[in-house]
Amino acid sequence: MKRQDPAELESLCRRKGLRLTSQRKAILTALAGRSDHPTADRLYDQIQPGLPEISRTTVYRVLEKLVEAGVARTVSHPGSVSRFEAIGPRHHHLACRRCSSLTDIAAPGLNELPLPSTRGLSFRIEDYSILFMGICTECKE
Amino acid sequence: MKRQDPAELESLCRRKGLRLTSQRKAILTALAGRSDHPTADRLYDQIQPGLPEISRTTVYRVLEKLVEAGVARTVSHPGSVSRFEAIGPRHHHLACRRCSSLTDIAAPGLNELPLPSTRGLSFRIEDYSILFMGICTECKE
DNA sequence: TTGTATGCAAAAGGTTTGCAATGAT
DNA sequence: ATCATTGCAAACCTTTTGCATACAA
Repeated sequence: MKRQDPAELESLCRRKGLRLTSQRKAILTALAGRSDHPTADRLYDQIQPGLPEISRTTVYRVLEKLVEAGVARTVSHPGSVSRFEAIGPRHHHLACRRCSSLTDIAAPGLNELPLPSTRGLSFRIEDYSILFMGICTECKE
Repeated sequence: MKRQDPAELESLCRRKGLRLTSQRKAILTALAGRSDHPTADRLYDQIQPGLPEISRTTVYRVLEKLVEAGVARTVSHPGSVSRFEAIGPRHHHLACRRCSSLTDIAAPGLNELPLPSTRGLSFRIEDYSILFMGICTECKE
């Protein structure tokens, strides 16, 4: 959607009590700089050249932490691999059920929906995102 | 959310040109009967006792086909395993970012949203579902 | 200094593939 | 009869774990 500011994500981490290692900084910067919902492995591939010591394991573990802390989230990518994005401005997703592509979409009219009552469930809603499902152009043919 | 009618799902498959094998029927029935977003493996475990010849591979392949055909869909379950649900009445999801639980939620007021324009993108939207993210009761403590 | 975070190597899962046999239409 | 679908077994990939070491606070 829109690139995030790595510095902002870092201070968010600090506030959450996460130690800022060079590995975490690299992952935050990489995540903030792309909007294509990368997998843990793709992030590793991107980061590794500039930080040769980093291990794949760390990327997995850091992403897990970031999600827990609310700094990143997994996106609903149909398929068997987890995909991630940094938190940021509200936006929504278009998912093609045929080719599994997942694209960001802005829909200003849908950014301030009334939240449903969770009184009975006592779940604290912090954010939301709409997943639009259908068929993309390439698959429409 | 609500249980679906297996017969309806079957006729949907027929219309899509999918052959109705006993394996597919069993998977449709199993999917229609639960609302907990099972993994392919859990479905296999459920079906196998009553259809001993079925293989895990087939469950994976059938689910893939069903998603392609629009009869089932994958749900945004944070975590590294794909989860599925049969298509059915519109509903939404609550996802806990801490424990990764995913619960259905009804929100009648949000079931007829104006769809965003996809003119520029030419994506055909067929359905949507809102993913509410936050913290569940157990994790709030 | 203290406890969190990392790297390594290995294990554990989950998912996919090729190919021959089966079965729905 | 024809072509999609299945089962098997193996390959492939992704993700997780245990443990000793390193490092942020």
